Amino acid sequence: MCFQSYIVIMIRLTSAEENYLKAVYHLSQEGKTTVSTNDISSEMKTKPASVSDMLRKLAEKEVIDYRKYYGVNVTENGKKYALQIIRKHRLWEVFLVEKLRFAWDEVHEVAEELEHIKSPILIQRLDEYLGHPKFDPHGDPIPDEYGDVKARPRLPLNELAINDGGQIVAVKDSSAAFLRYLDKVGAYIGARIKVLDKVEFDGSLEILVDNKKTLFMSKDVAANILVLQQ
Amino acid sequence: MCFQSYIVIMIRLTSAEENYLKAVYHLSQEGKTTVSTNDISSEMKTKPASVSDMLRKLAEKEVIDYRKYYGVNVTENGKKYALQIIRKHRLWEVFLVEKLRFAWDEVHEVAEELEHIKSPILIQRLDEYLGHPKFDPHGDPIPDEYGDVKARPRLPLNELAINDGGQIVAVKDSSAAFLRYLDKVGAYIGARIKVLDKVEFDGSLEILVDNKKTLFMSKDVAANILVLQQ
DNA sequence: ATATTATTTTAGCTTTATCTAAATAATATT
DNA sequence: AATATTATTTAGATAAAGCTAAAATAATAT
Ligand SMILES: [Mn+2]
Ligand SMILES: [Mn+2]
Ligand SMILES: [Mn+2]
Ligand SMILES: [Mn+2]
Repeated sequence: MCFQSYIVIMIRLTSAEENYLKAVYHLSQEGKTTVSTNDISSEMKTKPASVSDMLRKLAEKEVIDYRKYYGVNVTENGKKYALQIIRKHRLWEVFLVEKLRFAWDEVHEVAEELEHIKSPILIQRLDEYLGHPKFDPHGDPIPDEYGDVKARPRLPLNELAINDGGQIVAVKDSSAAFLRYLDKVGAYIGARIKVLDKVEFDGSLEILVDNKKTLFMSKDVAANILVLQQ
Repeated sequence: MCFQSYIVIMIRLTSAEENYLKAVYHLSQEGKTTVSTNDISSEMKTKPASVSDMLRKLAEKEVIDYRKYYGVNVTENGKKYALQIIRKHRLWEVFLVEKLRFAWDEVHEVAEELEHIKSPILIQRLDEYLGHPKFDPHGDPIPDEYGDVKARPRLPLNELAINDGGQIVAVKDSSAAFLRYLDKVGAYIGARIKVLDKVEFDGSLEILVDNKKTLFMSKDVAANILVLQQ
């Protein structure tokens, strides 16, 4: 006899609530556990007043803990819910790139809409159809149906020392502008790189890509490229 | 030198407005050109008061002609817009059945959400990916990007005479209940059929399917099966 | 021609998600 | 410690999409 475990999330959020929860979750992953109203406001491009309103609703639905004036924390339920939205977002991104030949800089906005389609069977079948991918086109890990994430250790490229090498596994910034820049210079997920030189003065780097091409980049660019050191 | 023609629809409707427009368009295709508030109300499962409100908005955006108390007509712009939503709905249905192994009775609700995703490139690529299908899983024609529809002549099965034959090309009712019933008895799009007998009393029929199986069905069922007579 | 019924619209209310402006709490500076 | 600044919340508005109840209009039946 075999007991199967199910994730039952009885909470039902609107698309707007889902977007806010995702933002809070992402902000909470960047170091500090408690997220401020203003942080959320700039992330969501809405006014702080709107954020306060929304936080009340999210606290009501128990996906965040909210202490007025002191910021918010995502609850366990909230984390599970957020990870399911992230799962859907990233699976759709894979679909768009792998099946519909979208470029990696074209998928974010569309996935931002697709992630809100409510159909458990849809996402399960999509996952199957895509062959259970573990990473999205930007190298971000895709949580499984239970919310478990296989994280790869990764490091901003600017933190490598001269002669350190590795492989590009993700980008921190997924904006179209940045991704198109990477396309242009020939940096891509999976590329093998080695730091040839680092300029003391401004932190810019000289990088060898795939043992073929050398490439100069500013510290700011390098900080948004994540590598698996080898 | 070559001039390309574009369809430029500058109108932007909300999802709710799109759903109403589609309903008005579908009702206007069923015979009478002018559609009443009550018809729309029962189609949309909303109250007539809500319909009146919405009609004002749709008239404002010039997708319908609206004479208070006398019903509505879809404008040329409205037809083009409606056909684009229908195109998206049916392409997504094909995707769900062909690629994600959905049953034909499981696709409608999800497509009802997917059809509102706004991305011209998405739908163009999806169409390409699916091989420019001409019909959806229920046999309904898929309008092309200009709104042109390749209509097949089709006839309700109950209107065939004894010994008439043909091929099932579509269903009029796409409800899960009806489709599952057809699955059970083995009627499917593409099946070759022949009318073996018609009962005078209640209009029920005896049908030969694929020269193999005989099948009895009520007039009501037959009226919802559309055939291409041969 | 008028009265009755059915249909449709209007008026006014609710919820969600946004905003601006005003109030208040927390933090920083003298 | 008092005051100034910044962050956050509250109050009050608006727009979308629905509702109910009441009023208006059209269709029909007498
Ligand atoms: Mn989103
Ligand atoms: Mn991504
Ligand atoms: Mn819809
Ligand atoms: Mn269909």
